[in-house]
Amino acid sequence: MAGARERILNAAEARLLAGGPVSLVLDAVAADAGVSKGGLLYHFASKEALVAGLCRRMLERFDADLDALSGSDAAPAGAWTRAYLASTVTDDGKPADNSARLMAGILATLGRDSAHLEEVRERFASWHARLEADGIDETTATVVGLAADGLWLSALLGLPPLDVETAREVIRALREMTRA
Amino acid sequence: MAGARERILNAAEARLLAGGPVSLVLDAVAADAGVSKGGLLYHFASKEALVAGLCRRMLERFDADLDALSGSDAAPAGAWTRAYLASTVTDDGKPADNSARLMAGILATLGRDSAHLEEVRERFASWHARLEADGIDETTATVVGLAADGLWLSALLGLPPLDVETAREVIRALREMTRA
DNA sequence: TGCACCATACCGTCCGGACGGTGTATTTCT
DNA sequence: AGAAATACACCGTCCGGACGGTATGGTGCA
Repeated sequence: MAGARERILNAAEARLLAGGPVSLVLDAVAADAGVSKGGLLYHFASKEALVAGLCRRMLERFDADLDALSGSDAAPAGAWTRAYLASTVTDDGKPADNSARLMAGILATLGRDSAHLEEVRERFASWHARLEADGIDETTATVVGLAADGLWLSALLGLPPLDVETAREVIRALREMTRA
Repeated sequence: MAGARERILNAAEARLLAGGPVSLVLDAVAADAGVSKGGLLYHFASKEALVAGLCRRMLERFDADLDALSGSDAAPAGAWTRAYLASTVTDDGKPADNSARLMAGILATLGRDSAHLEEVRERFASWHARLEADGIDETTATVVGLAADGLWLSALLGLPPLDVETAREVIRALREMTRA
């Protein structure tokens, strides 16, 4: 059994993904994690802190994913842009992970102008900054990045994913754009 | 003084935009609208109904905006795509309206899998369907649409908007893409 | 006189967080 | 070394108030 702190985060994440923000209740999270409520509040002083921890972990994972992907790309030019695209969405246009849905939950719980989201904003800005310095045309890179964001968005809203045919075609086109 | 129902919707919208989902409290909304809580609940039987009403009104406005814009475009090919772009974001890359922030609030209140969001999904799907049948290359149109979604997203998350210089450039490039 | 529209008063529940414990390492003192 | 003291990790209960919703009554108009 992993450390309590980790277990709590896992439980909170699972709850957020399964039942949305309303199901993120401290009692329930504690129970799921096999910890008492007091134990939970020992590790996370408040609900806000819990969600902040969840957010931070998500960002770190995403960042690590991004670094790994861009590092394993043979061609240097546009590598970051391709990595950004790949870590957002699969070749079929499906969301690459649960980050979007998770983010939606976090956002709903914290409210869009929480101080804890500052880190999200910073990371996001830095990602987009790296897009513009990826060895390919800046505007093109930004467009590709924005399109990836758009795909991510539809997952966040629970919108119907694009038709697989067109999705594949679009992804292919986007990736092609990073070769110029 | 406009009808009570309208006033209630306005008050709810204002609250959602100003203070986020947590500030959307029936008592407060009623007070802001100059109506008692009972009066509010006469028009909207539940909080969910209120938010659903808010959501519907937003969609209608957006749709009307979209129709007007696409209708006033001289060139037929790509007109819808350009309209989609324009109603999402201004030339400076700023969000065109508050719809993104409003949507975030609605989403946070209803939860991502509410039945009331079905309409949102339908509209969204139909918009994207029209993108693919806009007289220009399907893939290109979809890419432009997705990029617009991406810009919209950053507003939804309260992310820092793109640098004005690059934003302008990007928008110009996107619009250019709708001419092929 | 009945219906649309609205006010007042009230209720029940849910949930975050405070708080006072308890057992177990770890360090400090003598 | 052995006792004392302190820190750490965690438990379980209780409270307070916020909020959604109900129940009921009143007023003007058709």
